[in-house]
Amino acid sequence: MKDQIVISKATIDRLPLYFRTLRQIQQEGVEIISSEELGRRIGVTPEQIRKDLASFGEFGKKGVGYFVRELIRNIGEILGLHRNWNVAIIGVGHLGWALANYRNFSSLGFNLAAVFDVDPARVGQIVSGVEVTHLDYLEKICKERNIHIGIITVPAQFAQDIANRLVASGARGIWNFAPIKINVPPEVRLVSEDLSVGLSSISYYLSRQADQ
Amino acid sequence: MKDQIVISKATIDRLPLYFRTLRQIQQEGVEIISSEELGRRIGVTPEQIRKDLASFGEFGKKGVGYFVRELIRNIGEILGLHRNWNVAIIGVGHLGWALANYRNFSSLGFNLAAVFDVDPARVGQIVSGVEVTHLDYLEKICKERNIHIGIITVPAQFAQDIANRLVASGARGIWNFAPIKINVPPEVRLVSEDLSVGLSSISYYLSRQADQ
DNA sequence: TAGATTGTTAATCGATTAACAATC
DNA sequence: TAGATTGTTAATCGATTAACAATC
Repeated sequence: MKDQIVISKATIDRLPLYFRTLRQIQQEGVEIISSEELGRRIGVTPEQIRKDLASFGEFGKKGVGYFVRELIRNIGEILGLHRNWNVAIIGVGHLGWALANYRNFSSLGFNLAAVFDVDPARVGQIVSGVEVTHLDYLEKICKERNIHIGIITVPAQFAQDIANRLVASGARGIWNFAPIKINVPPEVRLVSEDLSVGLSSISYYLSRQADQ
Repeated sequence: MKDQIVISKATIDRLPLYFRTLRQIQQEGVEIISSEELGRRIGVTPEQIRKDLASFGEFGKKGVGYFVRELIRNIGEILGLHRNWNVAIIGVGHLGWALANYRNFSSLGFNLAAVFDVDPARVGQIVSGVEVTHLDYLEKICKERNIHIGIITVPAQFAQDIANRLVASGARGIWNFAPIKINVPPEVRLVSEDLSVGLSSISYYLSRQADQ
């Protein structure tokens, strides 16, 4: 990795897209790909791809392109996907259940290691191979199973408390789906997903069209 | 609305956040709020909020702040949430099922009007009050029920075909959860949600921390 | 060698932040 | 009136696009 270069957040967010598409391309038996062709597949300009990748090193061969297998390995390592992060899901409602069963996560190298809920009807059930534990044991289980990342899918009013407890139990990353702002210490990485944004923005643009 | 001002995509994406938070604030009985206080609640600078809102009109009162009820109505209208969009979900896997049952959407004014799947075991079942129809009838049902927006939660390899069929049946917006790039005509609004981005970016930053 | 394609620097574009006049 | 807070303009920052030298 280079020293002085500042890597933009936008670049980091495109890497998973590159990674996913390159794996599809590899499945198709392609061994070498140009930024031009990759860009076409992803819907990003070739310049963007070259610039993004160049901020981490020289992965391509001039006049040739990128070796697919090699580039997948490199991007995977940049993203830290080889580290086998242990993940916990808190809240087995519809969304928590869907995320627990989302195949893409395991294929990216994330390991579902714990699932929590307060509902006695859910505790003890098996979700995607993991037994649901009562929320009361969150601290104990998270420490025992060395949970790195917590996925919060509880109602908004409980989200902050869960985040606090996760952090206190050693979690260093939080992926929040509760529709509320939560606060964590600066050393903890927080990503909040807001599912109402996508649909609302579609509504916005459709309204404009209709006005014309 | 003003004439010359170009509204940034980033602004549009923050509006749902403002809307949601203002409704929470209204619930708490607050009638007037300053950009300062609203910013603190949302985690955005007051200048950002003022600038975002000002691109649509003068909603505040100098020296006073914003009237919560009025601002909610205004943002709702900007986002077109009063238009009662008819929404269809295609693919009742874990994620489709979760989205169908996501309460926030109906509270935003979206009306789940159709649900499709290919699995005979699912066809005929009731999901969030709507009977699952076989995918074969997509065109017929979408036209009959005047579907404005299609939510795609089918496996990647089927996503493009579903998008084509939705567009041909009159859908003007597509919300895609399949992990693949899909193409639609320019007049159709497409938003793609990529759930692997959030988790991967957490992984990236945790890896960096660990390296230090 | 000639053609192709990367990596990198410079130019442009867009979004955020700062500052402050207007005004409630 | 004095204090508070908006709306708006200017300055800064960050990200994308364009251009091209380097080199396989």
